[in-house]
Amino acid sequence: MTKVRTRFAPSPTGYMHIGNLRTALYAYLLTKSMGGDFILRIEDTDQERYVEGATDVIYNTLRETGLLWDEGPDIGGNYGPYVQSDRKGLYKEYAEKLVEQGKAYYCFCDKERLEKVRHDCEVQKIPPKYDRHCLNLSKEEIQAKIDAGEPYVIRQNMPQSGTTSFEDAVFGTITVENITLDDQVLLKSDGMPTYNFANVVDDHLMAITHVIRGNEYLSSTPKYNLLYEAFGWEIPQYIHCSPVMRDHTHKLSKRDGDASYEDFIKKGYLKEAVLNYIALLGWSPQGEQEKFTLEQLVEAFSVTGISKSPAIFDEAKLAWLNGEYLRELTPEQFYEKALPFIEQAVKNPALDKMKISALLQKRTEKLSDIPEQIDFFDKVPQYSNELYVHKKMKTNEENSKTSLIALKELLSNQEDWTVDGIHDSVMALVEQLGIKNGQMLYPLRVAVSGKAFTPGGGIELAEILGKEETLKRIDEAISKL
RNA sequence: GGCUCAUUGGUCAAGUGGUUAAGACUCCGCCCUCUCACGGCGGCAUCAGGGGUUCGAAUCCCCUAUGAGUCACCA
Repeated sequence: MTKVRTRFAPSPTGYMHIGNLRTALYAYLLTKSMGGDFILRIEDTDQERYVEGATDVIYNTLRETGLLWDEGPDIGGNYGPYVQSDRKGLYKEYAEKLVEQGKAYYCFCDKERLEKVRHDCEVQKIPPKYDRHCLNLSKEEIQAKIDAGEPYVIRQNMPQSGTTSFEDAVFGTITVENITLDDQVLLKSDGMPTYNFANVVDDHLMAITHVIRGNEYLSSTPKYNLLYEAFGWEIPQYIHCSPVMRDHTHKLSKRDGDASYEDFIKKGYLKEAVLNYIALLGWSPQGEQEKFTLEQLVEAFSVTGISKSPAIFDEAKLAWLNGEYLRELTPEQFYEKALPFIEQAVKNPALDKMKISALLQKRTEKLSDIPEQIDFFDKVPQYSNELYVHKKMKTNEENSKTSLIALKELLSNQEDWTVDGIHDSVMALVEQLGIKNGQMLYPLRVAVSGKAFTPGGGIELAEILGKEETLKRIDEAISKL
């Protein structure tokens, strides 16, 4: 049995779209689940779109997420080079082979003529198709034009009758009428192949066994099969994936500003969560497990779980999953990730950020939510005394004031400024006064934070703020009431 | 417009002729609790519509609707 080989073949746009990353993930999972190799190939045949540093984005994202490739531009392999522009010379040879067989032909039509042809089609309301104007040029005519230095392309000569079918692992058998196929350009006038040609040549030369890609290629796949057949090459297994959507009618796109892997990391999502979530978008495992490490995904993955219909990206679920990952971190690990976000809101160096971090861990879904939760540590925000009115706590402005006055008295004599120490003293006071816990603790929270809900309870906040600051805040609160 | 494809709750989805149509997220309620969150328990809500085939259809067939992809010297 031949070794399974899949490839991820992005074009360097400087940006890792979440849908692209999912395709890479599936390709990786498929091949690793069958003990195969994962190949990275850069498709840069459109030099007009070349972006400096774009390949680094691809390398970094793949490396960060653990989708390590076995062969690629940077590490080489037995089937290189792995950058299409470095393979330029080789496509022409194959295109010419096709011309010899009559499966392709030279075309000298310029842009103006092609536009006119297209325009005419539109007017007649028929699907735009090249009119095969150059199909029957004689050898002499062709040679004369080439000698004269006329630019040319090589087009695929599509059969004009019959049908072409192919098998897709997720969509099943798809059949099209050959007559609907356009004579697509294989080799551009600059000598570069089109994607349509390069992907076939390269997939064959690189011994790719399974082609995983977006389903925007579904409708051109018959053309690729015709190419494979013309060359007598073995056709790979096709696995086309439906797109990741923003909503029912729109794909998740760059313009939405949150379609790239980078965007999500910036927002404070963990790479494990992003990867785990996108794995589940359009694929479902056998059992009921939803949380997977990359290794577990490799174990669980199967193409039969890939769904045909487009999936809408649901950030709420990503956030939930991210929260799950955050909660299972050790306090130290969480602290390390949370610190930059804590520091956005807390500048006071006297405050113990590790303690703040501990309060946040169970209350954070994405790290970027942190600053807003703790914006009261440096300075109590403006708040209305109505905050003291809490039905369930049975508090109002009056009894809150009474509680705070008693609390002030108590805490100014408090020696042991630890959560336990404060807790014991306060509880003793509560008992002595014969009130509910909440009637003492809720006013404390408000006085100390200016908020109705906070990460941690009033006592925990007081401990972090320190005795002096706590008393100061209680004082201010009393005078406000 | 032609061609290709898709359609199970708000979202991701299981399901392949006989099920009370899983599960997760969201939302709501209760419990826990000094708030919020976590955790626990419970709840709302789905087979796009219409025809067939069949004893029986979410599952098979046809039509309709809606949506997507494609129709470049982009990938």
